[in-house]
Amino acid sequence: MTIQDATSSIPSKRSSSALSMAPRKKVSSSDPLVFHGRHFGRTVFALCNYPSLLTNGILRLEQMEDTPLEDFPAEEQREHRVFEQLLDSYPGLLERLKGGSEEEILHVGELVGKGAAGARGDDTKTLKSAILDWISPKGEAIQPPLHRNSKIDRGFNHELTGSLLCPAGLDWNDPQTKENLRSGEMLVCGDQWPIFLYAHHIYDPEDPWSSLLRSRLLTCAYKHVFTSPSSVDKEPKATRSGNARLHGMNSVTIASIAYIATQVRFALSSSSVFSRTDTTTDSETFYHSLLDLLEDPEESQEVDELLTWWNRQIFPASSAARRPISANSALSKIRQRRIALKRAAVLDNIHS
DNA sequence: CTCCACACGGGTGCATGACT
DNA sequence: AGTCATGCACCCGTGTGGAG
Repeated sequence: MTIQDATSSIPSKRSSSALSMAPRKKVSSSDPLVFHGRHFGRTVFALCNYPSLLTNGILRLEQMEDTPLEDFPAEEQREHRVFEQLLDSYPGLLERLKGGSEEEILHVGELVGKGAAGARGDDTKTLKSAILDWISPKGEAIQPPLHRNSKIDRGFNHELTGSLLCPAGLDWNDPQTKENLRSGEMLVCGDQWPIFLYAHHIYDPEDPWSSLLRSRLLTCAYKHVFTSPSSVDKEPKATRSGNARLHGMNSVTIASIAYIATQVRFALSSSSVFSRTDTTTDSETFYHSLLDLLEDPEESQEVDELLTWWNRQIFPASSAARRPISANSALSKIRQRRIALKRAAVLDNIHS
């Protein structure tokens, strides 16, 4: 399915409403860019300010005439790769930015950002309740009970969510550790990964890759978001298309795994508001720390194996014939070349 | 105070399988 | 073939709390 196919099916029920004489362009929800932003946030990059991503991206293209991308700070390099992926994933976007004013660039960023934020909010909302079904002991109720619509008792306040959120390498069963985590005396940062990331919640310090990002909790949440809520624990009752199909997605992405892990971590926590800048939940650091590992070229073999494993879990029908795209593959070379050509086109425009 | 980002309840229309 | 029921993604309005 192409982008055009996907976006042409967006309901246009509100397209005729309220495009009034606002001084600034209205961020219309029915714009295909919002729809695209939903998927882009879930699968490529979730936590960023899209208007500045675009302005910085255009600006950086100009700077890159003198300074190669490798000389920029790591954070900017990542932002730029996201920028290029956005250009690459939406036909016509480059031309739109080329021909657009500064305000138009900001407007495009707002549309994409609105989609990404909307999808994220919808996901946190539905996962908040659904996650309790996945962490309950088989056939039993959670003791003491956890509320579906309140998170106040979650996090380290509860035995079950506490044990799942306990950083790998620490022993939740140690009373002193437990007390320190509960009281907040021991502060958990985003780069201290919780044990729920590991299959069967077992971390092996001798082989840290062995079960990382292979837990059932993660695959449940992934299916809930990407295939459909009903596909999690039973044969999916074939109904309306799920997100993956709606967006023509037939393999997992690195960022989508990090996104789901971040959502699960937040759902288990006691925080009621998802905020990038919130230092206690530290979701942004967590998300970035996962991306740091998964995008590291030195880890590409393990990451390829991980993606193969994930594709078998999520897309069993189509994963047999597919090999993961490694960092050095021919396809990636082709992409790099295409991006270079686009960059040249943008520079042309800036200078003309 | 305003502004902003977010949570949350609830509504809408679409796609699909089941049924007549 | 037509109709119905249901699961689903998406969207809106409103309330809230934090930052400036």
